Amino acid sequence: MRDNEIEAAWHGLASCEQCSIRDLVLFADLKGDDFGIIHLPIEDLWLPVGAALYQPGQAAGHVFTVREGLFKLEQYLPDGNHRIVSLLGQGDVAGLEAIVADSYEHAAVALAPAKVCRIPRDVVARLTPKLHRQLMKKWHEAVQRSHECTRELSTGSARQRVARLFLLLAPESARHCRLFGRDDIGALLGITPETASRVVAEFKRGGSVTEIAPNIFERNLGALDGIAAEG
Amino acid sequence: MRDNEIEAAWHGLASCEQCSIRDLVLFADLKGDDFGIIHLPIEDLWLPVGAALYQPGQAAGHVFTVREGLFKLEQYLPDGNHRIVSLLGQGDVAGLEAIVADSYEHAAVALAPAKVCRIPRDVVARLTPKLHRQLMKKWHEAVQRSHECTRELSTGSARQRVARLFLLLAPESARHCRLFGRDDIGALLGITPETASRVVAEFKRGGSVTEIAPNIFERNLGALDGIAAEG
DNA sequence: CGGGAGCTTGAGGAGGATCAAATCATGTGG
DNA sequence: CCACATGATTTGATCCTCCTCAAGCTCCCG
Repeated sequence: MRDNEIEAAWHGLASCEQCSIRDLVLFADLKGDDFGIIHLPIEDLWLPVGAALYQPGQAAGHVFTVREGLFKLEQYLPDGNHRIVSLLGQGDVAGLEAIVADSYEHAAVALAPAKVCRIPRDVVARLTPKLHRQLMKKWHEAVQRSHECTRELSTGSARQRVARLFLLLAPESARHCRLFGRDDIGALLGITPETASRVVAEFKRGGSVTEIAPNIFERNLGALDGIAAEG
Repeated sequence: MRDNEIEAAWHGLASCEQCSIRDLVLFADLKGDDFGIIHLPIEDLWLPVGAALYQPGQAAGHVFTVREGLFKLEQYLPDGNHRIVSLLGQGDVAGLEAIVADSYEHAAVALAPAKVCRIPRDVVARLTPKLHRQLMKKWHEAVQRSHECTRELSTGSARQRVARLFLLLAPESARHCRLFGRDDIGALLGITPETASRVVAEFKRGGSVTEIAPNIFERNLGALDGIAAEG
């Protein structure tokens, strides 16, 4: 988590026009010749688990579109502890603050192997009028996600929080989902790693989830829903 | 909290050009003749404690600039409970989602007597290019506030959370600050009203705060800082 | 004066934190 | 290929915080 930003592997220059998830991302509204305006390189990177997109305080020169994987946004507390304040997944934008501020406000670290597009802030600035609608949508999503984290993941008993986390980790339709380290679960739910471990173990024993590979789980949605809502 | 949106008193039509806090708000960048574009009325309202600006699901026709007072944004949980996910104060904008969505996502309720400007979404839409920079700033602030709520108010012991709440309630320079009902403190900090009451009482006894009038407190910033950061 | 809402306080118990030890997984060097 | 070191996860035992339920209190308003 310290010096592994170097670990980001350069994959190539992105060709946004052919992007497979373009309707999900910032450039959804752009037309053919709008891409001519982009003369700074947009890079296509992939990152292993634990690699950081940026650190708090670092000069904010880029925004990042998440194409695949999962990121945590974490912030530090006066007492030295830290807390995960949001999760970002496919289609989300990390580092939006680059548009209005000079430095990043979180550490953005990959929780699952990830692919991202790195877009210079100047490209966004140049395209501003064309991107307006999408930018609004992305900001809106950022706020929604953050509220979701407080509402679902910082409220209720540890059992409820873990259950809701399992439900948020992947869409209902997904066959299985990947969980992350117990420390991260703790920092996200506001509980200790030990409690996180105990609750996950209890869910396994009770059949609410099944571990089909290390940290890959099949979910019993009915059971989890029940736990998430229990009085 | 139920049907008291009616309680909002109409104060008059706003004259944004002479607004005393214009540099804080959405229209900060507008020039003299830009105001000609606004032909829908911008209303100036004040609301008593407990009055709602809007309810979740309600058609989102306006955004609101908070000129004075304090609002809570609350959302409802699957189990029927609710949780305050953010606070809004002077200069903040409530109901930003009106720009990109059709209905509001929270209940916005006054926690202190409040003055707001009610701006039709069409006015914002019409002024879009001029407002772009301010809109970005406001969205950014919304995200920051929300992250602040998880980081400061949903992390650590009840003592720490209450101490941090006192510190957030007003700038350091403020002589005193107004606290709100114990139920709201609970819903904001993720603790029970009883615990909230007990901790506030303990702070009073210990001299960390002094109640100079019902729910008006003078703060001992040093003591509160210490509690907020205790290991 | 009586009622109600919100706040305070108390006693008891449950849930989660803490500290410590055991187990498991991974990677390294012999 | 095995022995060992390292780090994460699991589990256990104990303690403390906070929740729960219940009663008393204060203040406001009819």
